[in-house]
Amino acid sequence: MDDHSDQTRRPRADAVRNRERVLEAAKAVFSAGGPEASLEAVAKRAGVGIGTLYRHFPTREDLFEAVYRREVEQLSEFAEQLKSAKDPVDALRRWLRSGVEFVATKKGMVAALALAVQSGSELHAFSFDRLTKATGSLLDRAVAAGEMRADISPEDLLRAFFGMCYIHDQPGWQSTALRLLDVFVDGLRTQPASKTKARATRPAKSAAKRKR
Amino acid sequence: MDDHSDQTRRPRADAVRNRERVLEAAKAVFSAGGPEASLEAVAKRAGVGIGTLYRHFPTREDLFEAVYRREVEQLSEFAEQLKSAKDPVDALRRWLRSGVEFVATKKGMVAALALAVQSGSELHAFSFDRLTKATGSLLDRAVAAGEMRADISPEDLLRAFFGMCYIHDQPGWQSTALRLLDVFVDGLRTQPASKTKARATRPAKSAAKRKR
DNA sequence: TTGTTAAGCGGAGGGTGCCTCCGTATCTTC
DNA sequence: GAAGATACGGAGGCACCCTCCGCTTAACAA
Repeated sequence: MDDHSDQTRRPRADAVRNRERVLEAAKAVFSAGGPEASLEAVAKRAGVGIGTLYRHFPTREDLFEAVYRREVEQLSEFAEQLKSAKDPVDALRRWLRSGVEFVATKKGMVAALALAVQSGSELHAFSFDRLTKATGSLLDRAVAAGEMRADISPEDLLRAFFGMCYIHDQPGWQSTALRLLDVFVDGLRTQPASKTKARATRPAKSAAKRKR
Repeated sequence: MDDHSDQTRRPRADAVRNRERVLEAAKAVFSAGGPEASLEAVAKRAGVGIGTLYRHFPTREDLFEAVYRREVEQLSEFAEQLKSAKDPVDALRRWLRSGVEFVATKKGMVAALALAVQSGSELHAFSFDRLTKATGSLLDRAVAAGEMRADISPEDLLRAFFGMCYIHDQPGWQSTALRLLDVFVDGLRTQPASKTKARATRPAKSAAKRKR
């Protein structure tokens, strides 16, 4: 019934399922334990044998890359969803905020990504491209609506985003990053402020106390 | 003869020597093989037992940190030497260039540093502080001589430096970084250019073509 | 010098994780 | 239902991690 024109068999159902399970487990394990986490732990968590894991992902990097790709993809899809939101500025803001959360929950993975970015060029190119497009589509919408200045490229925005997430140590980094992003988004607006919607977090009044 | 007032013994000569050897070996091994390199390989190269290595540096991080500290220190000392050079602008330029070389030869270590910087705060603070001071002293001299603008902080300069070295993939990155640095130093000058000395690499004539 | 002793040395060995290999189990197709 | 392709699991060999302890050696005292 389900034709598969070329003479390749349909992939086995259990293989597909196991691959999925491994990815899911790897995401959890890497997030918690960083890139050094034991692959045997991944297999165990996925409920498959270590051999199965290795068949699907011959090297640690393969597995890692697959997990990473999917994460980036999901983040991009979220941007897609946000495009149907009413307020384009708010949509962009929420997209950036979700990015912070992404970085926050993937603590371990982020360190690994730093490595991946250094070495693997193709993967880096792919993800950067993908995220740039996602950011760009939201940014463009806000610009088209006349709500944001037009002289900032998606790349700039992304770089700014990464820069603001580059604190990664202090306990409060997350709220700091969110605040900085809010400020930044405010700075991108053409209209002074507070026209569309009040922000969730008030600008910290202790901001003047910054270390230097 | 050699008094050591408090009741601690003088450290044993062989301990000192071995510690030194391990550091030397670790520098080589880490540089070549990255942060994952086998500690047993380090011990072997140092010509000591694995136990000796672990006594001196109980964890991989301890060893790594020691190596890193020393490298930073050496780089700083080089800055110190450069302070006695005649041309302050040229001195700064050479310091930055040596930084590129540092990054280039320590390929493996650099990736490791990225990790170290993420996690260890004290080490990061130390090295950043140290490098900032070194950069600052050279920068100040050039500013005092009236050869450079005064509104750039050492931190800014360092950040710019790291940014330019952040390419790390393309085969030609090193020469690119050097060129960018030259341009940057030119930009820092108060006098148009070519007054003190011709640069080794000519400023790329396509510089006007910048993306934005 | 020589003796005493704290400090240092090396590497065996137990533990963990990596990855390969192959007999067995299961799915797809006919 | 049978045949054949495909996937599964985990034992096993290997490398590395790190600890532990008996032996060695340098520092100090006499």
